[in-house]
Parts: sequence; C-alpha cells; structure tokens
Amino acid sequence: MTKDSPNLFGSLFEPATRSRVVPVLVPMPAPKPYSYTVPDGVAVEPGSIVQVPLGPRKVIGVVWDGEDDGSVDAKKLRAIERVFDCPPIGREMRQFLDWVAGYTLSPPGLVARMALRAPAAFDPEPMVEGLRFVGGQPERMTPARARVLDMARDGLSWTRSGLAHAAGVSTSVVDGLIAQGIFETIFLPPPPVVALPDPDFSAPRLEGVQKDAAVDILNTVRSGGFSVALIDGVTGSGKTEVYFEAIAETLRRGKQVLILLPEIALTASFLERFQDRFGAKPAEWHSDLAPRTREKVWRQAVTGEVRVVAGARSALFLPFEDLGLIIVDEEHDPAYKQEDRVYYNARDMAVVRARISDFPIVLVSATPSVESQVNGQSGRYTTIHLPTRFGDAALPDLHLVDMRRHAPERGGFLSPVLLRGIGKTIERGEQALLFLNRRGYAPLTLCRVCGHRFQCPQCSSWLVEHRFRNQIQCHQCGYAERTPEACPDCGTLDHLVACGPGVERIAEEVERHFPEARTIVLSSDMAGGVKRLRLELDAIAKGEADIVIGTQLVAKGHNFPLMTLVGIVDADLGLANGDPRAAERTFQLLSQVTGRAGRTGRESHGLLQTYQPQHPVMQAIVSGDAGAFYDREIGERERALLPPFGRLASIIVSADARGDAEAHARGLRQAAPQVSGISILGPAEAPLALVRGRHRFRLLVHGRRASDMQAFLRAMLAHGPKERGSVHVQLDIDPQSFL
DNA sequence: AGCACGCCGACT
DNA sequence: GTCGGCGTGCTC
Repeated sequence: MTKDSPNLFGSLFEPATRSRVVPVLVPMPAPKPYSYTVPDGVAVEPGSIVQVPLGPRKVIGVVWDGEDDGSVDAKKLRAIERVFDCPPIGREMRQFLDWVAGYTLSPPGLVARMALRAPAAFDPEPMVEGLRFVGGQPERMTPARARVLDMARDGLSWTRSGLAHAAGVSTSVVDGLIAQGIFETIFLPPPPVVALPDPDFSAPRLEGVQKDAAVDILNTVRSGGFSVALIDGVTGSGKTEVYFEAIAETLRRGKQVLILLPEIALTASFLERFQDRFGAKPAEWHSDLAPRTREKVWRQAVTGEVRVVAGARSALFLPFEDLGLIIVDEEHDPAYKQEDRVYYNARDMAVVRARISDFPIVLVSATPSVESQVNGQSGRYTTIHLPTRFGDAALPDLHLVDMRRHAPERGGFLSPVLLRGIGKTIERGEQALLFLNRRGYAPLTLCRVCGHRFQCPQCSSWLVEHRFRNQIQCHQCGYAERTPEACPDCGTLDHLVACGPGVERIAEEVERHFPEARTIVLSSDMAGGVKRLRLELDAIAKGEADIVIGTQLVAKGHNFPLMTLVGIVDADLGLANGDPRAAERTFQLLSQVTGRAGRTGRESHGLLQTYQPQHPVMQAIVSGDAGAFYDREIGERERALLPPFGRLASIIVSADARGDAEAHARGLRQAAPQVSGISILGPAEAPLALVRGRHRFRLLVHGRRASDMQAFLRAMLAHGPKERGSVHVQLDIDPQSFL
C-alpha cells in the first residue's frame, strides 16, 4: 500500500497491482503499437523481440518505446507469451524504423516486420554436436578404425559425419568408436556463416587517381561521424577497389559494414573480388537465400559475429549489432526502390540510417542519379571523381549512327554501318554485343487485311509475339496464348504482320547476314531460367559465341572480356515513355551497356543507332561529357517543377477509367493548395498494370517544400477508409531535405 | 497483413 | 441441397 492512497477502501477495491503494460509493434497495418501486459517475473525492455497473441494467432512483435497511455480497455489486454533469447533491437535501429514509417507513411508494424524477416532466428542457434578424441585404443583394431583414429589424432573436434567422410568410412565405424569411449560427444558453438574478413589480407592495388580517391575515402572514415561520399567513376575505373579501402578501415575500427547492391549485381564474381581483398567472403542477403542460411546470417549480424554483409535492398533492415559503414553500389539503380506494402528507396533510407547512427555512407555509381548529382553540387555530398579507366582498359570509341542517313534494308533494323562493324569484329575473332531492350520477336502484331491489333484481354497493352515459344504474351500482366494462325477478327489466314523489332527478330536478321557466326540471344525469359543464363554468360566470357544479342540484363554486372563492339539497336527506345526520368534512365542504361566493351586493352567501339542524334542523351554518351547532360537534366526538372530536390511525390491510384483518375486528381488539387501541381501519367502514356479490372494511374504531385508534401500526403491518407484501399502512396523525396 | 464471418452462383 | 468465390471487419 502506498502512502498517498486516498483511503483504505479505495485501494482495497482497486486491483492489487495493475500488471505492467508495454507497447508492442505487431506485424500488422495498425497506426500504432498495441498494448500487452508483461507477466510477473518476465523482463522486457524496448527492442525485446516477443511472441504475442493476436486474434486467433501468435505473432512476433517488438516491444516499443513509450509509456502505455491506458487508452485500451484493461479487459482487452492480453499477455506477452514469450521473450526470445535474442539481443533486443537497438535504440538507433528503433529510431530508424520509426523514421521510415513516418516518412513513407507506412504502418510502423509493417516496417518493423522488415527487420524481423528471419522466421526462426530469434532463438539462439542450436549447439552443434561434435566429437573429441579422448585417447586409448579400441578393443579390436580394423583398417577402417585405424583411418578414423589417424584423422582424429590432431585433437581437434570433428562432426560425426565429417570425420567419417574424411576417413572414407561409414558413420557406423565412428559410432563403434564412440561406444567404446574413444570419442566423447561435445557441444560446439554453431560455425560462423562466413569466415572473418581481414582488412589487411592483401595490399590494395591502387594507382594514380584511385590512390587519391582512396585517401579521400579513408579520411572520411577516419574522421568518423555522419558524412555522405559520392564516388562517381566510369565503368572499369576501380570504384570497387576504392570503397574496399573504406571497408578495410571500418573493419580495423571494429565496426560492421553493409554493402548494398542491386540484387542482380550480387554475383559470384563480386564475392570473389571481396575475398581476394579480405581473405573471406561477405555474408550474403537476398530474396532467394535458403531459409536456414537466412536465419544464420540474421542471427550473426545481430550478435556481431558477421562483420560484412553484402545484400539487396532488404539488407538495410538487418538490425546490426554495431554498424559503422554503408556502401550503396550502383546507387542510381531503380531496383533500390521497393514499390509494394512499404514504399521506400533503400539508397535514401540508407543515408538516413547513417545519419541516425552517425557513421559515414558511400554512394557509388558510374552514372549517378540526378538526386545524388544535385546533392554533390550543393555540397551536401562529397563527390569523388574517377574519370579514367584502370590499367590498360581503354574506354570504347563511341559513334552515333544517324538512321535517317544510314537506313537499314527493307524489313531490317540494322544499318549497313553496324552490319559492317559486326562483320569486321567477328573476322578478327572478337565478339560483338547487340543491345535492344525489348524481349520477344515483335512488340505489336496486326492483321494486314483488317488492321486488327493483338491486344491483351486483361489490360490495355499490346501482345508481344515470342517466336521461340510460339506465343503472344502481355508484358504487363503476364497473359499469354498460342500465336494464332488466323486473324480472330476477319479470319484471314497467314496475313498477320509483325511490327517493330524485339531481340528474337534481331537474331533472325543477324543470322541472315552472318550464317556462320555463333549467335546467342540473352533475355530474362530465356528457357532454362537463371541457371542456364549463368552457364551461357560463362560460355560467352570464354569466347564461345561471336555475336550476343541481349536485353537489359546484359547491362549489369557481367563482364565480357573479349567484347570489342557494342551495337545499340535502338538508342531512342525509352526516351518517350512519359516517365519524367526517361532521359536519365536512358543515359544510365546506354552508359552501362557501352561500358561492357573495351576492357581487354584492345581497341573497342560502340555504335548507337538513333533517329535523334542531336538529343542531349546521345550527345552526352558520345562526348563522354556527362556534366553538361546533368546540368541540362537538372534545369529541365526545375522548369517542369519535377525537381529531385524534395518536392516530388508519386502516387498510384486505381480507377475504372481515366476519367475517374482525372476527377480524383481535380479533387486533390482543390483540397491541396499547398502543392503546386498534380499531373497524371496513365495507361495511355505509360501502360501501368491493370489489376482486376482497374487501371492504375500514377499521379505526380509536386510542392514547393518537402513539408508541404508530407502534409498533403497525410491529409490524403486520412481521407477515408474507402480511399485508402485504392490509393497507394509512394514518396519519392530526397531524404537530406528532412535531416 | 491474416483470418473469420457472411452472403450469392455452379456442382457432388 | 452443399462447396466456394471474395467483400467487410477485427485483432491490444
């Protein structure tokens, strides 16, 4: 009884002690944490990972910060069932998760869930059963037993099956020796998922500009605290070697490191480069990790056993024990943006994570995003330039092919100039790469008799013919059917005509001109899947193909050392698709693809077929003067009020028809005077998916200040439950403006 | 996000 | 007469 109880009866009629109540974030789109009671004798603190009952099921939640406000009826409260034997989510990580939830207007529980994506990792990993040689002799010695004893005499511990395997015997031989007391069973801590990296395993091979860049980066890391460095270096300039030095220094200081990569760039060759420098591989984190490995990596990142993780965007939400550096490689890559459930850009959120925990972050790209470029120019980011290639690898010599002057033959898409280039290249025994970012045979098929165009029955886009598979497919929603022989409208046979090129059609044209050459088509829908693709890429690297025709996927990661010619079939593709980033994306893609050539030290070339040779993107590519392009692009966005500077948001609305989406936009314009413009991109300009009979439109909203945007979006979300179902919000704002 | 409840169409 | 579609509502 407390001294200040009003009277004896008052305290008698109250429950003796109201058990402690704590907020718990549950994996559910609730706007705030739920309240749970803490059973007597149970200890929890903010960050504790717990199991709680939620309706009929049990879920994993995190004890959150703050006091219970008593707003929930005490009768509704249920008790925490279990506290996991796991280090709690740290204060800074909790702050980060709260920040992301606020910024992306997402329910905090769903954001927290992203940090807990490892089903069974919250209990300590079980001890591994091992064997230790005790000594002595078995009653009867056999050759098999002798071999086992030979292996085990070093006194180190073995696993049962490992020892049997090493001695070349079955496990029953080992079991027999255990039974005789020659070995004893011991319990070992689970093995680390990767070995410890050694910052000084091998000396960095750096020269010239690289050396200066490495010094700059080292100074950033040494001075400690939050800073953003942007490494802007052409393909092959040795960016990776430079940021490896930042990693080495962070490791020497005893902190963990996170390397973010677009999923597709997380390749065996990257891991090997890391291993060559640090003597061990980084732990990997991506969507198709085996569940068991996933749990191990999560657990060991949390306990600090793993020092370096290389992962896709979701790795940003790993609750590291003591993170001290983030590298965002290929920072411009759109794959960093997640567009379902919680909408976020991992590159931007990584900057925030570094800011909150006060450590440096390094953004890396050959073609920085306009946002990062702006931040570099304004001095918020420190830019480190690497303008030249490393070693003897020269930049390819790039030329535009004006298609108005060098028209292809009738029915073809390759200009005589490009065909001549290919011929010369394969004559020399070198490889040529033809790039066209369009899968299939032709993007549109129509009937020559009645003009019928094959359109997807489920959405508004054209059906793409795939001759290899004898199908016509919708690239928007995945609909597919067999290629018909007759027109479904007028019934005429054999009068269907393909319009425009896809990679399959280019392959056909190439085979017509170079029947002897070994030609291969690489595209994401390749029969045989990722496995087959890997094999083909290896084969190409070994020179087992003369002409490679590929879509977007040849732009990333893989190097083709024998490639001396890159031909861009349609450099203009993608410039007019209604995306405000079209020019930037095209510039980035073309830079990456042309960068695939010229790593051998041999003379190499790039030919870009275009109908718009004066276009700023084309000029920037061939002149190698990205600066002028960026300045222009920044100016364009300023004029269009689509700046990358904290004022652009993009919202996806579902509606039955364009008219409805327009009405919605009008409503928003009236309700939101603080934003300076709302414009619609819809199926007509950029076919977004049609989901269950509803078109999806993208609204671009721009305001003068980031805070206006936030206020607007909050108001919009609060509009009402019906709206919330169909209106998805995705913020696309530069985080630094909030810091 | 899950999961239950609840109300209308094609089948053993 | 039931099985099963997905619309609405609730979870501390």
